[in-house]
Amino acid sequence: MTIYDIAREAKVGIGTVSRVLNNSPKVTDETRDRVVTVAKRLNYQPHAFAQGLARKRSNTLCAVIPFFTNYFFIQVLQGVQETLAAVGYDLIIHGANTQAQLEDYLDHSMRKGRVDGTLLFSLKLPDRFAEVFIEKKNPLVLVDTFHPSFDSIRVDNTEGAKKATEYLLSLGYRTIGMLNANLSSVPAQERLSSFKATMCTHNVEVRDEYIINSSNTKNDGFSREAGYEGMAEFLRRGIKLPSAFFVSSDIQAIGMIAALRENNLQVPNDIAIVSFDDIEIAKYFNLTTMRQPMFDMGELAVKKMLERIENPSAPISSINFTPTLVVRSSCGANKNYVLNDNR
Amino acid sequence: MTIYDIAREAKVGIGTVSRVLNNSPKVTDETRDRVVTVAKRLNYQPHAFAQGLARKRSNTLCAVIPFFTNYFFIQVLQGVQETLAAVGYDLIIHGANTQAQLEDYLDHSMRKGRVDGTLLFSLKLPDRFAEVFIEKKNPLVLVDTFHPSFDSIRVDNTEGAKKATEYLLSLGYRTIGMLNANLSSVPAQERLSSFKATMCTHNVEVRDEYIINSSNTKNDGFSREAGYEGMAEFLRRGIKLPSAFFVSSDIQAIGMIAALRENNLQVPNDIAIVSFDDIEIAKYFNLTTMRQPMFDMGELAVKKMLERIENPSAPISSINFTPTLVVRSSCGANKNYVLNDNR
DNA sequence: CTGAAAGCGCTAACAT
DNA sequence: ATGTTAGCGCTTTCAG
Repeated sequence: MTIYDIAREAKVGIGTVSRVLNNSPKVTDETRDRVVTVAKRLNYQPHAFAQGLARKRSNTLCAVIPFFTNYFFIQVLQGVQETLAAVGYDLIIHGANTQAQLEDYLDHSMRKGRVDGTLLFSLKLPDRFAEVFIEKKNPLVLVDTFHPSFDSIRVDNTEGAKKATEYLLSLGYRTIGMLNANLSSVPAQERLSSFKATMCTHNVEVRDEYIINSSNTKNDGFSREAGYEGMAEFLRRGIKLPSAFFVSSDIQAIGMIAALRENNLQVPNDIAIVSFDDIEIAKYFNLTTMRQPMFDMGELAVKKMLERIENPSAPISSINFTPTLVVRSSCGANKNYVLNDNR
Repeated sequence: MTIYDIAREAKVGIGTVSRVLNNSPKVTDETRDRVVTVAKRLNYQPHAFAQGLARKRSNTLCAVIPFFTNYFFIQVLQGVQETLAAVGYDLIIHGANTQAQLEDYLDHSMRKGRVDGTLLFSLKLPDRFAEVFIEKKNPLVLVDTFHPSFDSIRVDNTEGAKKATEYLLSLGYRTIGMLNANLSSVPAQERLSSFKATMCTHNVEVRDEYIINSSNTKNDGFSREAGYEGMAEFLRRGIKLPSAFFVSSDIQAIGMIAALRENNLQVPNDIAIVSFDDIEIAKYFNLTTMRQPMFDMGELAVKKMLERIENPSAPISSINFTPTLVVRSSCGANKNYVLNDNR
């Protein structure tokens, strides 16, 4: 079934059919009706590629993400998907767990015309590709990563770590440690600096032996394994435990809790924890954490992209989300908070 | 940059360029080199839609899933994604949380030519669409759902529930309950019947008051909330607790554990649990569970689809996966199993 | 307001 | 082995 078929049946030209299908105003109601009726009867579906070729537009976006290795992305993707569905765009997903896979994808799969724009999540954009995107005028929006030449959506790690630390301080904790992800990751760096700075501002000593920088590199240290190993190793060293820990992600906190449990240590009785992200399962563990508005980030990323497509020469924007504190019971308060927390 | 540009530069016809780009054997090495060089210099990328239009093939598949509401799908999708990436296919993802959304998608978004095939997950295929797929010869593979006219990949719920029940029985438990999802869902029905049948086979009484069929309809009852509410309601009734429960999904077990904990009941000390799925977080809760080979299911679904595309007239196949028992500590054994279980 | 015709970029059949 | 040409199905001038 093509527009030729419906043109023949409706006794009009293909141009008219196309106009009707695209809601052009310059068609008589009478002709329009005739065409619409036939189209419906023939159960006509436009051919996406033919449209794309003629329109020079695909109505689809591509999301390149460290695929499913982290619950964080799943929730951001949810925001992306729903926003896109609402405007009738399709979503192509490409997994790239490492920088190498990213480059591989960028090298091979970036066929022209396939997508109207791409969303890059949490992966560093290599400079040589930045140039390609610019040169080919291929819209790119970065989420949880940054490059001066493109729009980006980020989380304010500094402010988030500050709030988390101050919350711990406000509860009276004074010996506070930090279980961090790999220092090679920018968010890990920012969260650590801010933690130290905040402690300093409040005249509380930061003790180096209480700073655990993960050596497990899975997911840049943002993994359950990294949290588990970090804490297990710490306990093995036999140092006296601080009274609280700021942990760089929920998933690490979950691993850390497992390590603590094996040593018969309880949260929050023996040690308080405030972590980062508020992934969906954080509530199952009653984690007090800094919530990142993941769904909203996905939604905003799409909106930014749509704007960028509309107006390629608009000034580049970089917007920051500030995490908010979600209090559950891992710091010793609101033990039953989770009960009503089914969002 | 089109093949015309590179044809001109290489002083050949566009046909030759196309041949080179498609690795046709009938081109002199000399000419081939010339074309390849120019293509590389011009950083040529084929236009996906033009190719698709001419080839009548998109090299992309669409996955329609109850989007991200269940960790189960995420893991299946991972298998889908990686398998597809390996063969150079693109993956379009469509979320359809309800049957209504499914129909909506099928009605509006199924533009012709867009995808070479679609993978439908866990959603019932309405008959009127079955006809459309058949009539349009649109390849369709069903995962975790069934229709006689299409290839499908399923899980053997009967065998899985049997194994789970027998495991409980082998441990010596005799008063065993089942916390089930909504009975409207087929997997829930199958798991319950098999549970009852197995109990019967072993001459152990099935007591109706120990069968909890979730009334919470989120995700057909396969949700944390359903598990939580089911158990909370059960405890409220003050019936003496059975010694063990077979739970129809991990996620429900997690909710159930939360409800138990609020009543100072421990797993496995006060009650043993064996559940179903082995989603990634199951290990965080030390759940003994029936593992569904989710990644493998995704992978197989893709392979089936690729075969179907190659050979549209092959006989329809329906293959079943049998879940395997993963022992952790929720039934009282192997308390530390999780330590080495970082898969 | 509508029909005819020229592309969009590529593949594949047809000549040579 | 290579060039030429006819589509693929749709949008969009350009005439009328």
